[in-house]
Amino acid sequence: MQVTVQPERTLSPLVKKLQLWGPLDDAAQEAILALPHKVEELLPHKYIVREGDRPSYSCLLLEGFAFRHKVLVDGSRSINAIHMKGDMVDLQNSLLGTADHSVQTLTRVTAAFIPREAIRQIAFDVPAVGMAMWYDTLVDASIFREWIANIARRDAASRIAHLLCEFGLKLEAIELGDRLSYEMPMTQEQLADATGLTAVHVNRTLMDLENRGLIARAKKFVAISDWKRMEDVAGFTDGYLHLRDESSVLQ
Amino acid sequence: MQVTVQPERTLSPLVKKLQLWGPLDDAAQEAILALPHKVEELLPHKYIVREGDRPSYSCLLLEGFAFRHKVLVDGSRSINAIHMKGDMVDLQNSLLGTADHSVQTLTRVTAAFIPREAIRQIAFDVPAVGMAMWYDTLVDASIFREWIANIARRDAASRIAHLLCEFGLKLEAIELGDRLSYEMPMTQEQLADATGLTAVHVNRTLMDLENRGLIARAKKFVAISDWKRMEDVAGFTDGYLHLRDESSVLQ
DNA sequence: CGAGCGTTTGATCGGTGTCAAGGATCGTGG
DNA sequence: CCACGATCCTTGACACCGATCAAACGCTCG
Repeated sequence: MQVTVQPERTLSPLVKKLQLWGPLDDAAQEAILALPHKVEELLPHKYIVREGDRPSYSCLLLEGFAFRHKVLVDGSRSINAIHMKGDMVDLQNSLLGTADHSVQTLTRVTAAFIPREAIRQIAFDVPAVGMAMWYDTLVDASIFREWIANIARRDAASRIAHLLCEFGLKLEAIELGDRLSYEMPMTQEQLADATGLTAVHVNRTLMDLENRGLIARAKKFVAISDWKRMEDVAGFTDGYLHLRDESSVLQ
Repeated sequence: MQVTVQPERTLSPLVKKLQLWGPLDDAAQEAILALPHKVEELLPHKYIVREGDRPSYSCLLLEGFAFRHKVLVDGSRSINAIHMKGDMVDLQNSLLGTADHSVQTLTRVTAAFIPREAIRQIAFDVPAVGMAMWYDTLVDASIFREWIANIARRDAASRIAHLLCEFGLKLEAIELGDRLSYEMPMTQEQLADATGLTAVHVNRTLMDLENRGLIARAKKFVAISDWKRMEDVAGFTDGYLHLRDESSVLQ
């Protein structure tokens, strides 16, 4: 893969994402936009990183959706994160060295590949950027913790409702949609692997949520009829996403 | 709380822990040891941080064990990590600002409290330390991902066997024990909250593992009879702990 | 020695998994 | 634009793992 420096605004989704956690001054923004990178289009279901790889590039999503997952020895799959525009989809793998999980596209994706050495450099040359990226990985970890609680302690209806609330809020945060109505890019089997259920039970649970008047569905589109009731069913509170956290180190 | 600078080797467990991820030169080590901090003794079951707090100190474990957990709206509890000597137990909470989960002692604990501003400063003044701390939080995230898979896709016996393998390996990594035989500081109820089970079922499962000749138990002590068989039952592979990862950014 | 916590055991229930098959939708190529 | 195959969704019957409820037991530490 060839790396080219593109002085345009290609990487602006990253600037926007990192600014969710706190303002960045012009110098910091310019430094991000100036990162060397190479843009690629990827088809659905394509692997970005495979478990065991030693990626030397980090992948930034510019368009489309992707997910992280592990495959266990018995062949079952566990999805542990869904990613969207502006997410550094394998910062974790590329800095850690050997990938402990795979990353795969969900839809058609446009992605920028940035050399990991460039990430490391900008992190320390421009501390504000380094802190924002560190913060970003800490928020990812916070979401992992919430998923552990979701899968460990909630029943099927709550788990799925929770995932739908989270997805809507994340879309809204990056100004890509409305928490109350959006296109959900996952199949029921993928939802199952993200919630520790089976595809059959996800199907029944979605129909149940629909029958109870909590959601409406049409093709891949989901509409949440009553956000408050949905939050109640999900046991959802948005603190773990750390959107608008007034007391972070970044403020 | 009063902060005092102690030029001794009190913080050496942190140096040792961070060196799991790669060597640190003398200057970096000295900088860590010189961090301002205050040492405290804590009784078992005492809260170090509560969800919703805005901690301005990070807590480093010098002795004893602690765990992180969330309490859901229905009152159920989800434990998402166990911590031991050398772990920065609430780096995540203190940098994020508002704690999204609680941290509690498991046993009697000796801990050093370090101001978060000092953490932030050392991270950028001494990039090697900053990178090691970032790396450390990435390994935590990797462990969270494995726990998601553990709870989502393994049965009760595998989940518990997996937790026992992980605990033993972590003890061994910090030279505090032997993976094959150690004192497990958790009650069966805590094990249940860490594996998404109930205390009753943990009890039955432990007895089952014992009857199958996989483990032996006496009081709080656990002995793993056959590591290889235990790994098989657990579906355990140690890659996600990133001990001896030859291709990280730190090497 | 007693209280409290943690462990063990039994009986029963229920949520979710499994297996199997049919139906809908989508993407692709003719 | 239609045909066709593949993927995804839906439905039913049944099985089973782990939850629940209840009670007794045994440490351990004041």
